[in-house]
Amino acid sequence: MKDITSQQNKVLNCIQLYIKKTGFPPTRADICKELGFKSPNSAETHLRALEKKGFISIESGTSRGISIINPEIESVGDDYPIIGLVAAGSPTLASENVEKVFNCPPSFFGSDFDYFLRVRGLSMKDAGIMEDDLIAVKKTQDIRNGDIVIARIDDEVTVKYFHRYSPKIVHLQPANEDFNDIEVDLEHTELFIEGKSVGLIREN
Amino acid sequence: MKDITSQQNKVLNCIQLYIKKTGFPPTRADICKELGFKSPNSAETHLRALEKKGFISIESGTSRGISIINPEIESVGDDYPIIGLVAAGSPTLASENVEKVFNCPPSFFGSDFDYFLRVRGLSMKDAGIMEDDLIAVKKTQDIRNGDIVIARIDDEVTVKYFHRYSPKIVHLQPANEDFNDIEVDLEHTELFIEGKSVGLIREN
DNA sequence: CATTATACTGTATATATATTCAGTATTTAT
DNA sequence: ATAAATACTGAATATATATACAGTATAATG
Repeated sequence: MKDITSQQNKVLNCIQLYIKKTGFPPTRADICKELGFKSPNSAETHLRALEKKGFISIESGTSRGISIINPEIESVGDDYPIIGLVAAGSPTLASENVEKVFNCPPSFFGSDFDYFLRVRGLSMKDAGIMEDDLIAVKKTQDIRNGDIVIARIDDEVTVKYFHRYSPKIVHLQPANEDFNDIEVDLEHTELFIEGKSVGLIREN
Repeated sequence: MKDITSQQNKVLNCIQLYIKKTGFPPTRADICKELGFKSPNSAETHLRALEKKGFISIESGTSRGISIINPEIESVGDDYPIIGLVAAGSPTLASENVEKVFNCPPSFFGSDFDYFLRVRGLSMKDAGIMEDDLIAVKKTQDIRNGDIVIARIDDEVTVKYFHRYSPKIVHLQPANEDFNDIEVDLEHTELFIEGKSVGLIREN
C-alpha cells in the first residue's frame, strides 16, 4: 500500500463517514460539499489517486460506485472520527477536521460516546492524559464537578477538570503544576462545554 | 414493524446481499436484474412498500439512496482476558487470574496483542499510566531500550521502562520520582520479560 | 531542467437513475 | 362488494451523476 497524502486521507475519511451516516457512498458532488471543493473534478482526481493506490475501488459508469478496500479482517464495531485538537477552532465533526476514523465497539467504555479527540500538550499529564492520546468524548451538558471536560472559550478548545465554585464562576483546572487554573466568569465570558471524557486510548 | 411479504423479503435480501457484494446499494434496474423483474417499477413499488413498513429508508432524488434500517450488526471481535496485576505472582492466562474478558478488535492498536493487564499503583504515573488502567500486552522478547515492559523477578510482576546498560545489567525504571530504579544483575537474579505494552485503555 | 504527481477551478455532456403515468391481474381487508 | 394492497409489464422523462476536457499552480522526482 503506497503512501496516502493528507488531502487524499481526508477524502477517504469523508467517504467512510458518509457511508456510516447515510448507508451509501457519496457522489463527487457530495464529497465537494463535505470538504469545500468547488469543482467535481477535485473529488474525481482524488478518487482516481485513491484507486491507483489501492484504497478504494471505483465501478466505472456507476453512480456512487465507490467501495472501500478494507485490509481489516473484520469490522467489529462502529467507525468513530478522530478529531485533532487544534489550539484554535472548535472540534466539529466536519470532515475536514477528521484525522482518521477508528473502528471501535459502541459499548467499549462504560458510557457511549461520540468521537475521539487527539490530545495536544501536557496540561493534563497528572491525570494520565499524555500527548497523542485519544480521549473518548461524549457530547453532553450533564457535567459534575471533577469531570474532565472538553471546553471551548471563544475559539479556544481545551481539556480540563471542571469545577463550578458558584453559579457564575467556573474553574477549568489543569493537571500539571506548570499550568494555571482558568477562571471563567460566565457573566462576561462565553463557555461552551463540548462534552466530557468517558475513556482514553493510547496507541504505543 | 408490519409483516413483510415473501416477495418484499426477497427484495430486502437482495439489497443486503448487493451491498455486501459491492459496497453500495442497488438501483431499481439492479434489483430487476437480480430478481428477474422486467420493469424498474416492479422494484420501485416493492421499495416503497418496504419503506412504508419501516425496513428501509429511501433518499428522494438520490441514486442508490437506499439504506437498511436497523441492520443486525454482530459485533464479533476477539475476547481478550483482563489480568489483574497482583503484587506477587505471575500474570498467567489461567482462568483464575482472569478478572473479566474484554471484547476488542485484534487490530485495535498498531500492533497485535495478547491480553490486558489491570494496573495497580502509580509507579508509572509520569508515563500517563494510572491506577486501574488497562495495558495491552504483547507477549514478546523483542524489547528495545525505552520500551514499557511487563517484567517478572522471582514472583514479583511489575510494569517499568526497560533499559539495558550492559550485557549483564538491566534497569527497570519507574516513571514516578517517589520510586527508585530497580537494578537487575542478570548473573545473580532471574529476570523474565512477560511482554511489552503496545497500548492503553482507560474507562472513566 | 523536464517530468510527474498533487491540488485545485470551471464548463460541458452523455448516460445512469429515480420516478411518474398507464395498464393488467390477483389477493386481502372492511 | 368494494376498496386497498400486492405483484407485475411497459414507456416516458426530468435530473442526478460520472467523466472528459481545458486551464492554473505548486511540490516532488529523477
